[in-house]
Amino acid sequence: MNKFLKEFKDRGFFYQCTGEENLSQLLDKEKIRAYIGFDCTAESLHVGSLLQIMCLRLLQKHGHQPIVLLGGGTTRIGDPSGKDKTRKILSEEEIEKNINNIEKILKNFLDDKDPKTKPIFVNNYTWLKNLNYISFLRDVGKHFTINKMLSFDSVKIRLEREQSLSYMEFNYMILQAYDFLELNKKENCMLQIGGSDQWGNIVNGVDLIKRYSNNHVYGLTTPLITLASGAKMGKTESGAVWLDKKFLSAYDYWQFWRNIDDRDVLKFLKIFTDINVDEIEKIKNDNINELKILLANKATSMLHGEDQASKCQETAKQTFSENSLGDNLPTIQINKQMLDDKMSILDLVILSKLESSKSEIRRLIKGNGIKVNSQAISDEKFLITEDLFKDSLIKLSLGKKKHIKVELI
RNA sequence: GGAGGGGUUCCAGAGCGGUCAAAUGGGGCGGGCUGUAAACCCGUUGACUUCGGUCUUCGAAAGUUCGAAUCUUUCCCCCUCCA
Repeated sequence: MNKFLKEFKDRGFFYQCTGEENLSQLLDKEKIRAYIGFDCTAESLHVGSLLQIMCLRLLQKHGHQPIVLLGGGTTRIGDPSGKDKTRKILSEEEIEKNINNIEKILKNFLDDKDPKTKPIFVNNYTWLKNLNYISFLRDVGKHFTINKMLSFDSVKIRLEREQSLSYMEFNYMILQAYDFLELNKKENCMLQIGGSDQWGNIVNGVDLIKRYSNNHVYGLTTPLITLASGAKMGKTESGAVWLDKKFLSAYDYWQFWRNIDDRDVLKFLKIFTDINVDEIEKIKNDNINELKILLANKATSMLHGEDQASKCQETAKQTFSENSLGDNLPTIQINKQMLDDKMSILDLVILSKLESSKSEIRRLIKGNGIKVNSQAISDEKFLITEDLFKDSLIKLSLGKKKHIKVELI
């Protein structure tokens, strides 16, 4: 089997593939271009997209060139796959803003030194916006039968539930297929990779290209990654795990990986780090907490840099093992005037944004969930005074895991 | 178009004139145990509070009543069956 494909499978990226034998041979024979499309409905990507990003990196590692399609055109339509409702339609400006930001995020993960594997960023709006309806129907539309389109899950589910599916959304799969055709023509793109929910859309593209130009191209899908708890990757109760400093600090990102379920650690080392698979085999019986730290370090390095990752580790060590304060802990500043105006623990927690409801803070205090300098606070009227500060700092904790520094200026 | 059933707090789902900020389960949060894990156990789960209470919530609006999630009217939405 081709080395790229083998590693793709060994790492647990593989779900389904069209013409696997032929794809393997093609990849052996030449370096190809492959594309992955990213949804631009949100301003940032979160860890739910990380597997796709790792696919791009793996392509680069094996000398193939990734094409990143930012769906400026298709985002204007909305993919009905996996959705049981029509999504809200975003404005042009929002989409533009999202695309720019997502491109920036992706660049953190991808190497652009080597011209042979440097990622190519494309926006499908550039070709979709100029489509002529009549000629599009004649050239592309004729290759699609309604009979078949109705059989796709994304459509079937909507129809079965008698939920409305607009004609606009119904066309999404044709547009995605057309994207692939366009990339095949213009960039000689031979492969589309996507999540398992994209299978139908991908196969459509493969078919369209075969009918339209008799080229053989391929599709490859990745499984849906879930946490051992059953939850989807990416969203937690306290918010999405963003791949963006603006929305989630390096420290919190590091903590996300550090707090992964035991059962997920090896799987995630394979998927979300570059550590060689046989290397992982060797260390798999190491202390589980060391492995989690390794995972957190590697994952954080990739996005925020090694320097930040080791700072996060150090901060975690100081915070959790040494009961002191680490550099990378989130910090809020208060001034002396605020203390003079009698700042209660309630006010401080609100100010820290650790919790926004006073009732909830009161409950937490009753349950020993709020600590100042590692001392549980038992009185909600507790006042913050100057003598609590050591070197102008106090440590404020909510529960066992959320800690911040409060600095007196 | 006709006949029924229904919309309840994050979710599922009870309540069907006062004792309802609303049972129960799930999820979340906090505590305990541990390893910043899982499992398990305990507590908690609308907001504000001078801890006496106060305010806002049961699809929307209006009404009956001392009092409504519960009754009436109109409207909106969903489901099932028959055309």
